[in-house]
Amino acid sequence: MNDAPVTGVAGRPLSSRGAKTRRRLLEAAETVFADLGYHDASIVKLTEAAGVGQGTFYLYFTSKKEIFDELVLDLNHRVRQAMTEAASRGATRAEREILGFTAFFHFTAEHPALYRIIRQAEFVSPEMLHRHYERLTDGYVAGLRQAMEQGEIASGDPEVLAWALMGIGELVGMRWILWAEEEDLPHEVSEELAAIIRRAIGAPEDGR
Amino acid sequence: MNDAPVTGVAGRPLSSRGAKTRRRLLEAAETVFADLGYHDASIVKLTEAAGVGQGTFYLYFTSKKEIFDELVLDLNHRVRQAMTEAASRGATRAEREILGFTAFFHFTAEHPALYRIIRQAEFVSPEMLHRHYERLTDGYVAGLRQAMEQGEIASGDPEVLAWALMGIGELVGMRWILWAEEEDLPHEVSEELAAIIRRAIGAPEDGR
Amino acid sequence: MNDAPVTGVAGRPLSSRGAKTRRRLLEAAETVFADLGYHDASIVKLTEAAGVGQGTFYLYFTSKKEIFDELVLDLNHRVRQAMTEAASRGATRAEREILGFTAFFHFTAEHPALYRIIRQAEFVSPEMLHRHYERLTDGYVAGLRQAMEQGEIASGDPEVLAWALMGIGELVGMRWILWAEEEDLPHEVSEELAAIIRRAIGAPEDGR
Amino acid sequence: MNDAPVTGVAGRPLSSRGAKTRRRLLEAAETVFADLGYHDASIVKLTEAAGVGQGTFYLYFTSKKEIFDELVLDLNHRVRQAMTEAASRGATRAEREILGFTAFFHFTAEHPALYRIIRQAEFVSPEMLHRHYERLTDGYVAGLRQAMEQGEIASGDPEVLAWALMGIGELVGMRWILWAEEEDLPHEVSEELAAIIRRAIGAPEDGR
DNA sequence: AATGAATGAGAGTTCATTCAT
DNA sequence: TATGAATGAACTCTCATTCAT
Repeated sequence: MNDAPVTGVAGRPLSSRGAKTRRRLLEAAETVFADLGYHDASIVKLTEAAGVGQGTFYLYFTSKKEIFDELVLDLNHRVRQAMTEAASRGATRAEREILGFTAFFHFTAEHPALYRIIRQAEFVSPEMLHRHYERLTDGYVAGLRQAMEQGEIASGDPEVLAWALMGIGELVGMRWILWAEEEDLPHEVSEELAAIIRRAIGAPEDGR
Repeated sequence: MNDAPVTGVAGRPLSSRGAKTRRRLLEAAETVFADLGYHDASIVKLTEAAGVGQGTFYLYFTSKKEIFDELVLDLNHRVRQAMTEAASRGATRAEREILGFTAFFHFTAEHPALYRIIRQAEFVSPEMLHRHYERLTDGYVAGLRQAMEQGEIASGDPEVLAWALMGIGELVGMRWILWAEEEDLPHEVSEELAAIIRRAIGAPEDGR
Repeated sequence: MNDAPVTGVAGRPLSSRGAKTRRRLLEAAETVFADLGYHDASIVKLTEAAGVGQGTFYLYFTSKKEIFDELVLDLNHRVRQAMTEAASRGATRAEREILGFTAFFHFTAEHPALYRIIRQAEFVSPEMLHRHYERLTDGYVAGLRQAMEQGEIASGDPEVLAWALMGIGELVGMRWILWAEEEDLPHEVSEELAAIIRRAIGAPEDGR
Repeated sequence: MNDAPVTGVAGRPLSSRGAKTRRRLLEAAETVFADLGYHDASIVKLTEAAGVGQGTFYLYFTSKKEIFDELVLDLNHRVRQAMTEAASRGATRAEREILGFTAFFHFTAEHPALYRIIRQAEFVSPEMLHRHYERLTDGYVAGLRQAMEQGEIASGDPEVLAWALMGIGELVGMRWILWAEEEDLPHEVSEELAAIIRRAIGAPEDGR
């Protein structure tokens, strides 16, 4: 799930049994936080969903907020991985952006928790929200800057462009995936969106 | 604040003193919800901020959620008004979009509550969240469709474009206004953004 | 309703308009207390039922408990009056008891509030509960003692007998009038009951 | 206390420690409800009397009303048991009735809560009130019917007789036990009452 | 005489967290 | 490692009562 070395509270190293329990809690948290929201997701519900006792929770996390933070980190890690992987299959830089974008939608369709958790983070854990968005833009920025330098896309401040792209992804995904409860973006929307993005970044029309 | 006829609970009409108290509660709610978030904003804190007794709250709102909904409605009303007003000063349709956009940033800079409240609505009041975004896009869609028909911007599905624009506004605003606590978008960002949007909608470069 | 001189708070004498308002409050109280119970009957509900403003209540009663007490007194007065009146039409003493008893059922059928209010008085106003039962038994005791002295009924302690009779009236009335929501005791029950009472007091079978 | 299998909320089975806590709460409830009345008996007072924390209450009962209902059931169970047991020692049926009756007074003298709780149930929990009285009469009715069939007491509708007897027990007990705070019915009252009841049911004078 | 806006104490209930087992 | 009983602070909401109009 996450390749950082996981530990129990107070940095206590984990037995394999312990690691499994921790992972079950984190998986349960993804579902429960996404379905109920942070505040309505009580520790009891969390532990029930994970099939462990209440007290067990505090063997792996020091607080409710901690597991939330962990979850944000985890989802962030996974979505970026999915995006980089997809992007790596693109020939041109502009194409890579589109592929990364598409991967983002695929991911959020499979993990609606990403949206729902991020949108709560504003008040639950602002510092994690910042980290999440920053890490996400950092990935974009690097790619965009190179593309600009190579003249593949319109030149400008890559950071502003990165945030603009992220915004598009967030709201279009929310509208057509989360609300419509679709498995993925409808084909026409996807096409339309690709055109918009290509224009926004200033890539040639056929640069797919 | 809102031109709908306001009433107390059970549709009871309001005396002028009552109307004033109600307005004070609503104003306090804007600040308190924005600063603390829905869940940490207790009724006690709300009423303290408004300078009234706890019980007074329930003379005007039936529940904590009700005042939240009211606030969403109210902010939605005001931001749309600000946008339409600004847009009406534009000569071409493309220019109007840009002006509306700029007004959006001005408004959110003055009312950070808009962002902060909307981003909580996902779990607090999903139905109000939908209404908010739909009303906002409806405004965009109408303008964009006309601009498309007149050939002023690239043709396509105006709804997708509208959501894309809203997403850009939301995330760029969050990054440069909310986080930076600036009074408005920095000039360079604003310039950069205008360029991106002009490209995204397919307006001529000088079509300002 | 009650022939004691009625006053507002602090013994202030009442104008005819005031007396009318007071009476409307007392009438509303009978219904509201009986339907909702003392604790769920708020002053707002009381005044709404009476068609007056909230504040008006405190012009006539110093507290919620006071109007309750007043109501107990009033009902007690009326039920005793109904019983004495009916009893006065009996030829023998034993017959009078039966007639008084019957009147009691008639009254409670028309004023279910009597039961419902009395049964709450235990905790709301124990002192009024005592007064109510004592006044009621006093009436019985006097009649029973005379009947005993004249050898019309079995001799014994009239007080015990009086309480026994009241108990019968209370529970039989509760069962067949209040719960069944009948207008009066069903005929068979009434017959059966008369037989039981005649035996209990030791009156001759045909001593109707 | 009650031989039904007791559980925590949601039917969760109870550990022995849990069962003990639950019992302590029920015992505290008997005292507190009887002394203060349902409405003045707050959860805080209840749990303080039981020597547990507030939150603990909700581990065993879902609401204040639930523990009240449980208590009514429990007291009903115990009073009926005490009555049947006592009655079983009687030789004739009429004698059994008298013995059951006496047991009833003994019980209420030791558990004044029975009266005080029952008399509140009218508004707190009407359904439990009905159950209580019905179960109590059912016991009487069976015994009375048999006695009638065997010609030991006057024949008639056993149900009406049962309610009449219950009424006598309730009010006489209230008057001489609850109000006088005696340990039991004074001897003279007891004698007098036995005579009244024997007459009421139509048993031979010497049928003791 | 009549009003109803305002109040705050106190109600029932929830839940993150602790700890003895 | 795992458990779940226990806790109490904090929550939302109600209502008898006051008082300026």
